[in-house]
Amino acid sequence: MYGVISLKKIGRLCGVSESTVSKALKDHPQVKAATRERIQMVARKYNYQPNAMVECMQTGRSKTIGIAYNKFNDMFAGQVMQGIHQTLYRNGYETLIICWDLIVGDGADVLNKFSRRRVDGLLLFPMEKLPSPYYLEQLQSFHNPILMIDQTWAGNEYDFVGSDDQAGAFQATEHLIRRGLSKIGNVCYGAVSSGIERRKGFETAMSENGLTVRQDWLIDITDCLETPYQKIYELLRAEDRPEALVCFNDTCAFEAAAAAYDLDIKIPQQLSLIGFGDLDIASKMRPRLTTVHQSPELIGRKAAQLLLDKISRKEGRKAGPEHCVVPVELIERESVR
Amino acid sequence: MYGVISLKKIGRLCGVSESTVSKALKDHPQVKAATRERIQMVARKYNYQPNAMVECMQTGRSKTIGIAYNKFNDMFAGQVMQGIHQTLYRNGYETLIICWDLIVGDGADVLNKFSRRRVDGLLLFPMEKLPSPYYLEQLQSFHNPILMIDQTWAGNEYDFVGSDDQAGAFQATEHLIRRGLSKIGNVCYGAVSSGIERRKGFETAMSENGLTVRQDWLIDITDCLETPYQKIYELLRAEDRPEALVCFNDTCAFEAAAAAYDLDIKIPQQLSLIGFGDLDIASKMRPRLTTVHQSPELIGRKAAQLLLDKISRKEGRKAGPEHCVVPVELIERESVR
DNA sequence: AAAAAAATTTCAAGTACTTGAATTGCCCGG
DNA sequence: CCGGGCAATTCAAGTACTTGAAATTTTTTT
Repeated sequence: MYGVISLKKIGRLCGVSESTVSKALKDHPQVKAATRERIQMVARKYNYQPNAMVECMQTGRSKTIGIAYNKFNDMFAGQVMQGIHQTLYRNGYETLIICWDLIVGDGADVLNKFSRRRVDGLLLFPMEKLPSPYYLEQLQSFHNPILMIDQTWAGNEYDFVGSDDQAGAFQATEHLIRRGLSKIGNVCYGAVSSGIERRKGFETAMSENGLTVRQDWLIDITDCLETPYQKIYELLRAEDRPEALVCFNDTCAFEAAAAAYDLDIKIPQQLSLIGFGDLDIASKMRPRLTTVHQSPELIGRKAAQLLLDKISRKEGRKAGPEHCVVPVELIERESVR
Repeated sequence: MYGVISLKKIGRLCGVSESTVSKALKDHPQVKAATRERIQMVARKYNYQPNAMVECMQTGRSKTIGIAYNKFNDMFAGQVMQGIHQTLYRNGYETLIICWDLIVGDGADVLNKFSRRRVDGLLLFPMEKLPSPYYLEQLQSFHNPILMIDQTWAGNEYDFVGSDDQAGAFQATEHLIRRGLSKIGNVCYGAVSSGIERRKGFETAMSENGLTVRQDWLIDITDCLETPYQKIYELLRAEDRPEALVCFNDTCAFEAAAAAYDLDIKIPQQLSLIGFGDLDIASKMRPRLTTVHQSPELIGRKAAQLLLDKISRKEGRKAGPEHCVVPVELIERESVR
């Protein structure tokens, strides 16, 4: 950076060596008071800021966490991010964010970018496509702590923080059933592990209550072009339509509400709706949305803290993965009969 | 970072000096083919990734842009971010994001953080409070290009990219007036420059059409605790209420719609609503929201491109600021009578 | 005034890498 | 058998900074 002053330049201006400057700025007792004052004055005048790269090279610590993110216009992930940044900022860490959906190559390219910047740890948001074998291999050989946010799978050997998706969807579905509803559809999302878990929760609740899941009342957002609106509209237009929908998230539920409005189907009288997430929109929409409350900021804070703990303990991944499941809670509002 | 291999280590493994390794990895013709193969094989085996910090120290370029952001759960800013990252990613740049609302100290601390990381340029989102004189002074003496996003002011000497806020609010207000509405209120936001501009646009349209602005029909979000819902509710509950509201953004309009619903006021029959932004929510809510369309991704891309141009031209800020005003467009939907 | 002691400053090496210059090793001709 | 010419390799300095050791300057003591 041009114009940023270095110890060498301060030394030249003060007529001393750069090591004297270094010591003077650290209030080292070896430096004469008069010299120290002179040096500190010049440093203040030119607003000296030490080069963070150098510290990284010397300590081997970049004080930077790599975050693989999906896109910035996702409210849930945004709130998780807010929690992450809160904790990292307070611990003097900075972040390097790379968007999954911008990269042209393999996920492995992202890992290499993180390596080149020498990040001290990795927070991985779910990528919305299948990981390549090469990516998984690279992930294995990554030398620093890795933590998965909101995604896990059977035998996952990485640290993980996320919501109890299965329990949430289970509770939501049971809530509908206890209210006497049985014709229940599901808007799910098969491209991410949290979506798969929520679908499992839905199916478990149905079968445990002796209800069969109708395949034609199942919509997977993955199959939708832009938004699930069209598919939901078609589902609700049919004579033989569900009387309740368990939705993958609040945004889906909002789309469903729009489709119902367009078909003149009243909520909750003719259609009950349950969302997932409890984003702002859930309590702001009318009728207010019954939904499963998640704690995205808490997830972010916990994820960051867990990663920082691992980094400071330097234990690598030998100790076995830590899985932190944040509980969810059903919030009853007005969208269920 | 532990386990990340250096040129020195590869050199030791291959029995050559680190400069030979450096040249071999660059396919330098001075290196014997057999040696080159041997070195490249070891480098691949250990997945050698050059240390980005070193390149920064040598070239004086960090290939990093500092971004001062507000919070991650803001849809509009999120889409601008997406545009920024698209352009920066394609040009091989990375970002260092710091949140205004997390910092404990002065805005100047943020600038110093950016300086320490030696960012090549700065993209500044609006901070939602008054900048301190010290911050403005530090900004002046910042040695690299600075670009303001979505905020400008009279005599602004920095580059700027943002929407034509005044024109947008003017159009929105005139649209209401042309539809025969005259009892018009305004939900504004005085803490950011775009809010001030939109309010100006509203007032200009009112006065140019011979209408007086009623101060008791003006709500400033800055004065609201959490959301403007409560204030809007009280405004609409009054006997003598406006028949139309020009809202600072779509989120406000959505809140207004909720308040109207709760008071059994029909939109658009009894209350016309205009938003600003044309976020997803505008076209998804029912009735669909008439709003002023902005192009956040375009703003982001333009901002990043303009900044990169300045960086590569190395011209500093002598040439005078470039102000790029992105046009807006009124989208007529169903929330206006 | 010279030596000893104390105070202050500079040196040097290390972090990772680049690159032109210097050096080494090797084959061949005289 | 030794120097020219060439290929292949290493050296050295520079980027910014830290830190213990060494060197220098200043002060004190005899």
